[in-house]
Amino acid sequence: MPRPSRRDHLINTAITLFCEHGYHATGIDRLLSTAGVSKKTMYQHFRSKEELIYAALRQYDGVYRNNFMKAVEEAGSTAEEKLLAIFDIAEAWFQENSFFGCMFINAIGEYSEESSPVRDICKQFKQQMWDYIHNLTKEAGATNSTELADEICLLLEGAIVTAQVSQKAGAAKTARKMARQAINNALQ
Amino acid sequence: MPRPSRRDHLINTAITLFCEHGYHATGIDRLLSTAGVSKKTMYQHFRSKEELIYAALRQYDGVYRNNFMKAVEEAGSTAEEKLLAIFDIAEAWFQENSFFGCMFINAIGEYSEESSPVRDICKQFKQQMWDYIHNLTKEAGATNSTELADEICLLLEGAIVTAQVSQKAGAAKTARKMARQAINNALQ
DNA sequence: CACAAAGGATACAGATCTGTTTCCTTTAAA
DNA sequence: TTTAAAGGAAACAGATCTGTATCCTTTGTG
Repeated sequence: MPRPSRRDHLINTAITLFCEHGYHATGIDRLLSTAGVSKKTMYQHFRSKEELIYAALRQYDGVYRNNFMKAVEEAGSTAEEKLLAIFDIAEAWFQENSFFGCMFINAIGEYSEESSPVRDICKQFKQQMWDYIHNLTKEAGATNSTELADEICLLLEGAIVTAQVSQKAGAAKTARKMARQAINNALQ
Repeated sequence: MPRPSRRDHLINTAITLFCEHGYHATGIDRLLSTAGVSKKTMYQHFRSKEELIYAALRQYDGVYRNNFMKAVEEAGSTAEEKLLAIFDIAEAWFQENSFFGCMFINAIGEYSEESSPVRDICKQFKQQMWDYIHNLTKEAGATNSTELADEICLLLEGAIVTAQVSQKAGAAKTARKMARQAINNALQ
């Protein structure tokens, strides 16, 4: 395992700080001293802080979604089980010390302009999560697979925000129970 | 109708700008020029920007919740109808041009520190919304009124975020359908 | 009118932010 | 060992931010 490139290391540090403190509140100096990388090096890899934000969001998109899907695949054998496992995996995520909600939801809160690339990156991420879940609902044989995918995605968003803001330990379980019901309705 | 005090006018302007652009990204100068109020006056009413943020969140808490409850009460006669009306009112909210998600969710994204007063204000708001909804689920005669309140709240959060980030027009309807189901289950 | 309070406009101080540049050290390859 | 590339440390420039102070205008009241 070679140690990550400075570029990746910067992106990983950025993800951590952006998640915990937000985007505007995370200054370049703080980020660099945390990463142990000099300004010169950073600006060789990224044109600006904005570019670093985009890179962090895209990196998180790829890695997070990949890990999430892998965990889901391992947690269930049938599509139906996998759909429910989503909420078990979410529950474990919520319990991490480093849980500060969804990086993309938080990003939209700071960059709502329709013209901002942030909006597209976030929307794309959610769309790809939806596509993955939609594949599962199709595989499960749901009568209306797009509707069920909408429902599962909405429940997941609700659980994330409830765990983040209200800090309710049972948020994932609440969502899971409703997902169970929604799946039953769609499979009957 | 007397015109609002400068203090209220400042708070209202702050709410608008914080919602649209976020908290760190909204500078005092921009806020003051938007409100048409001088710096001197602002710092007579608020010790710091932080204090203005707290005041804006608290004001939004009071007014928004009040308007929301009033709209719900008017939209339905029975508790069951009122619970469903929540999502109709949400749908109208999502369609406003000035919809940028939930002010409190966005605030937590920028102020996650456990020690920040922002966290308490946001948590309190969500708690009071839950209390209101819980009263409705009790009134509706739900077998497990707290569980149903958890579910309705989670669906509402999910709808808000889905409308904000994924910009899906049907988010409120998706949540409403699941709320219908959850209510039926709790009333049987 | 006279006068006091309130507020606007603006300059200012000090901190912080992004991004550039300079100088020196480390490192790796020839 | 020599040399070239890469990176760290830090100074620096310019912009922007919060918060204070100054000066002048408006406004309402006796």
